[in-house]
Amino acid sequence: MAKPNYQLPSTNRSLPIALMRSREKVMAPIREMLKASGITEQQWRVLRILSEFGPQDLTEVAAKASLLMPSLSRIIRKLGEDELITRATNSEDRRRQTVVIAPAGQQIIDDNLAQATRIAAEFQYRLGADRFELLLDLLAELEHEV
Amino acid sequence: MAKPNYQLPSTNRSLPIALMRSREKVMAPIREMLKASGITEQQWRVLRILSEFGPQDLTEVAAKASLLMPSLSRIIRKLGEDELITRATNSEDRRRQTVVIAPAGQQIIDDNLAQATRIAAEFQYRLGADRFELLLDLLAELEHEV
DNA sequence: TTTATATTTGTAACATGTTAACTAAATACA
DNA sequence: TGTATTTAGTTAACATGTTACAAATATAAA
Repeated sequence: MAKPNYQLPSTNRSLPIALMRSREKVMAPIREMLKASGITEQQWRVLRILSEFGPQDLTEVAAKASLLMPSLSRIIRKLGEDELITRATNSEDRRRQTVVIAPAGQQIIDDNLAQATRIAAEFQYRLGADRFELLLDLLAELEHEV
Repeated sequence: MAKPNYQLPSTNRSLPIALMRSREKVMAPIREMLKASGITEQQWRVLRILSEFGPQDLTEVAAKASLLMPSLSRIIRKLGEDELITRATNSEDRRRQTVVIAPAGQQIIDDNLAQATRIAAEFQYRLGADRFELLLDLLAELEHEV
């Protein structure tokens, strides 16, 4: 085996791995909570967006949820089968599918809202409000185009 | 549809979504680079760890790469088929599989090292060294057990 | 030594991430 | 009008994420 002669940051100090680990840590309790409702993290994200922003097209949901269209397409199909959402073809532009959260979907949001808020607050508390905002700002900076 | 009455942070200011978006932004150029070598982001991560830390068991690789064993199992099988690694049953504990990077795997590391380093440095430069370290520290804090 | 338990790894099943190709509908434009 | 381009969404194919379970081996206990 060739002798390693690295200049890359060690995986212990690698930004992408740190981002992945943190996300896992933050989402694990959410996933645990959602087990009882029988939905996944991504399905929860889609329902939250529909609940927060109201009926909208798939493309808008995809942008807000940071999901690619093929993923969203499958998720929407599943949510429709489970009757957590309803969908209808936009009458003005028949390419568009307008998605609406259904009562059963809103119920899942309502059931989990308090605990989800507690979980989110826990991480905010852990860093402190200022450092938490700072973290969000730094992450936002990473997303800027060069 | 029920009227939303949210206390959860808007998805625009949600930590898990920010983490996901940042990771995507950081990894996109790496994935683009790796296309030429025909390997994925995760396969690259495994090869890097084998190159940096030398031969080791699957469990150690999984921990360092933040991969679950079922994922790693498939990745190792694929890397073996492509002859980028070799594996052998540990003679002292025959449950363990010791994995070693093969010359073709090390070649991929060598081929991409310079550009991967440039890409990593680009994000560090964008934030500035101090804020970059601060970001890594904040992320590390998130990972702490409560 | 035999049994019970823990550890390491693998497999199965389902959901999502990613890229490419495709269909249908709307729009631009010659 | 007719054609080309763009846009919205779907489908396909492959890789990974996640949970549950099974198999093989090692270790501890009886």
